[in-house]
Amino acid sequence: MSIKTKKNSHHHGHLREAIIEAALKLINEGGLGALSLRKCAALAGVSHAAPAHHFGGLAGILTALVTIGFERLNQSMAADLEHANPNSYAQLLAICEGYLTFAETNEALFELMFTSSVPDFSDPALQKASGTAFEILAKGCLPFADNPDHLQTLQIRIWSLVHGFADLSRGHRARPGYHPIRTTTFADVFSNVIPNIVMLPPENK
Amino acid sequence: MSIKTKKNSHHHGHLREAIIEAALKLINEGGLGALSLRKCAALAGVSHAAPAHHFGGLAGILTALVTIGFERLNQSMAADLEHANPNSYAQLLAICEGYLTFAETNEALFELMFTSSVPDFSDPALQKASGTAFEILAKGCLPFADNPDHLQTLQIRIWSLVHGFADLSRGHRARPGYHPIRTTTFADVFSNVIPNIVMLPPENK
DNA sequence: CAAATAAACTTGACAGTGTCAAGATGGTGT
DNA sequence: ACACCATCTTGACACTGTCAAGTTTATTTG
Repeated sequence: MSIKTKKNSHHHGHLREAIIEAALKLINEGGLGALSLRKCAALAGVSHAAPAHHFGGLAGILTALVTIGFERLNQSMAADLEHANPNSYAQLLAICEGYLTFAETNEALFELMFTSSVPDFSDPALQKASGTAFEILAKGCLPFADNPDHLQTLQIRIWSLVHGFADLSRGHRARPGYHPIRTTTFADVFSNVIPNIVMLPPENK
Repeated sequence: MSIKTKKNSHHHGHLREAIIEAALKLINEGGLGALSLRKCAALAGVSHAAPAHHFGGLAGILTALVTIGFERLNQSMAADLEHANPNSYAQLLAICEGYLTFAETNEALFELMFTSSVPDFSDPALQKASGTAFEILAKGCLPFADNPDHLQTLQIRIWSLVHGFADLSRGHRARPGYHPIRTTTFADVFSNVIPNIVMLPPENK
């Protein structure tokens, strides 16, 4: 069951993967606060200073975790898109549902991705992964935009909507016994009442 | 310049306020990571263990900070609402602008309010403050809803939209040289293109 | 094949963190 | 004058990330 492959050796072999695995286990079981370099090292069966050699420090591990997070987010969106009806509305909604599924399933990772300022967001691998996420969303928005400017505005609107919904669904910030977000489906939020606002006459400026 | 009022005394007098003041200064200048009990104590001119006596521990201070954050958020929304044109659309938009202004002006506080799981969100004062925030938003949505169900959906839609926009505007998660969110005004996101989505024919289910 | 070099990891130390127990101090009420 | 008690201090503890120096193993080089 041990992650270590070569025993009695100063060379672990797959230490980088083992440490990431340990880090994921820690944050899944105890949240972001349960993550520490030394616990990762202990779980991987190495000395307390070993992780720094591969990741440069705590920030390096967090950067790697965030990158994995975006890759999983992309997989989740792509998976829901795969099973969606072939109309543009259902497909964009499916992408959003994939986003929400990821946020619910990987709470600590989601918090780390969109919250912490410690990871290095200029890291190439991270930029590629997060860029892919943006592209998936952009592609889903494409059928609804009639020009590039509107496309960008639309992307940001949809991204803001689904991200805000996901973020507000976390934690226990609502009043006791009154959790409106938990009891509201995103499909409703996504459609329905919006025309009531948008269709208003401009009135006076 | 010292916050302390009574010198050479074991009784500080306004230690609670002094510690909060120190904590706000720390997170404003150095972000959430710069906050520590001991630095707060040092700034307030007391021993390292003094804060725990008033707040029970670090979580207590964070809870107090989050409460202050919601109070400031409420003030910001109310202020923008005050100066808005007296039509419902402009007023709801103004509330959102107040939300965004707060998020930009109090970055660390915003992060703490909607991110951390350490503060105690069941604290009565905190619940009152966050409840008020929800009510302000609800009141702004009221003119646009034709029944209670739609009102709740609408509230959550608007809250998700503005919160997501605020949260994504933080940090540097976009690609280098490509920060779509920074260059997109919320007013555009708020209105405009949405009918393109909503007005779509249902197609096949 | 042997020696030099580089990489992987260990060991030990350091300053910083939150928390707790025990003690000192000073105001308050009896 | 006395007791009480909240307030704050002091000292200790385990834990954290980081760094420098040493040890071991693999790889490359002559």
